Amino acid sequence: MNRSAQVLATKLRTLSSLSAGDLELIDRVIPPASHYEARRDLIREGEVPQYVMLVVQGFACRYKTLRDGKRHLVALLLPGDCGDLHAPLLDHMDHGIATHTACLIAKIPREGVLDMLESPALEKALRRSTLVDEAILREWLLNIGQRRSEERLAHLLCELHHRLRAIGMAGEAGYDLPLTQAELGEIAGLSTVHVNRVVKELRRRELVYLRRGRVEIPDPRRLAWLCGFNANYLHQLAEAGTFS
Amino acid sequence: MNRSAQVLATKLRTLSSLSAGDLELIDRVIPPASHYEARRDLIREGEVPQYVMLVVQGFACRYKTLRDGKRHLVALLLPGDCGDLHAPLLDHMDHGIATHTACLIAKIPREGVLDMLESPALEKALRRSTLVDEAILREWLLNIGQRRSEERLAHLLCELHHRLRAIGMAGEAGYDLPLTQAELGEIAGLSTVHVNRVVKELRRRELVYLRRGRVEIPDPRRLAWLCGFNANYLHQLAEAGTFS
DNA sequence: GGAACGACTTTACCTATGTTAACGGTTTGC
DNA sequence: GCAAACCGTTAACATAGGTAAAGTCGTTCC
Repeated sequence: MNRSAQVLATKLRTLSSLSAGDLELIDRVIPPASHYEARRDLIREGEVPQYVMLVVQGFACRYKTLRDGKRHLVALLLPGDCGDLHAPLLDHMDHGIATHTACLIAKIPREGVLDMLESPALEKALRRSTLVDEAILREWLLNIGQRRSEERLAHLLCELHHRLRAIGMAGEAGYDLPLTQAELGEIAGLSTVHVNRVVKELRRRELVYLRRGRVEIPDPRRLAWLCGFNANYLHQLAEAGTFS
Repeated sequence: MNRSAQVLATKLRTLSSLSAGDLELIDRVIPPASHYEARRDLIREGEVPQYVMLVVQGFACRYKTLRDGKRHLVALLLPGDCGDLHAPLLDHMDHGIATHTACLIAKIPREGVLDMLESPALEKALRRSTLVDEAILREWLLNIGQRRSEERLAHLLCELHHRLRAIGMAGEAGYDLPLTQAELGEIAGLSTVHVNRVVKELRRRELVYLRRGRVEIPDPRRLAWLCGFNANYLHQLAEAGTFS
């Protein structure tokens, strides 16, 4: 099974169980990935989407830009995540997608997507995946709209912990996070300086140690409690390696 | 054609053109609506979705609640809007849906949705509709994350103007908006007091007159300019009665 | 017609967060 | 091996927006 297919399969398995046939189908349909450097646009706002992008390795993001150049990340795409299945239905993108770190990206042609949707189990997994993407958007909206900076960052770190654990990219108490503090700010709607203040405070309270692309969370449940994190909205299957 | 079907057809026509056959199909599939009073839960967080809700009349909303009771509206459902097509794929709701004003709501059974998805034109319209819902979520995230209170409210009012115009519920320069200032705050992530400050300022600058459930916008383009509003993300068909 | 209620207003005060600017440490490129 | 760039850190200061409380106005209900 090629690498791209494997990554997608891992992700989809966190949402629905797949048969051997499904795996073969994925393998047949997913093209090999190509390499992109960090901070490259994969598609810009206003352009016409042709493929469904699948992140095979690295972190990518969806972003929107304001007139004054301020940018806001509206989604993080982790390995196994992909763009909207039906994006090609729209005439133009209302946001951009860019790599964050260096990435491997597979471009799935529209027919490939349609083939996968033929399998009931795959259809279920793919549709659940888009529902979860939407649920994450809602949670981010709540996060920015109602929580104060400390809970806000904590919540984001909890979410990433869960999502990365589900795909085997995080341990019990930490994970690699290739995001600068400025970038965390672009997600959380905070200035770099303030992100730094919060990170410092979280460290002082021994809740999170964040440094050089690595996050350590000595007591995940304590952190989750602090920010009211509840993983329900990720709709992960119970087996998918989450801690309760 | 029954009322519920008509409202849905109006909405879907803003996204894709429909044939006579499509209209008949809608008419056959959409059940009559029932009446709900204002501020009633249609479905609560944690419950299992059974139907796809269609708002026929009135305003409804999606909301999420925090431990401390603070609520945040994560979507406004206007007449013709409906819940996620595939929501029944999820085990439980990660947010609630409630009426805002008194509403007429039609509950579309799952098979009805599947029937509609059989028609290519309807499928296109319905899928575009869910893509637009997601696009609105992203725009709201940007709105709250990056814009200051004045632009933020202005942007929200512009969006509602466009959405309501598309379904024939707004004129060139105004519309009825049955939301209190407190509720606008729950959408924009602002306190009631601050919403009031902003409303006052917008009035002083002759940009928006907001009073008793009615919004008057003397110069929509000036308002749109102020807050950088660009309707692209609504992906409305050109004919759908939007002002340029 | 008066009481009760809800929405809207305003004031005074407080604080979370933004802004600007500067400095030190690491990594990267030549 | 040095310079440049980038990132993280901190300080001083500015301000947008939150909170609490009270008053006004219009509507609804008896």
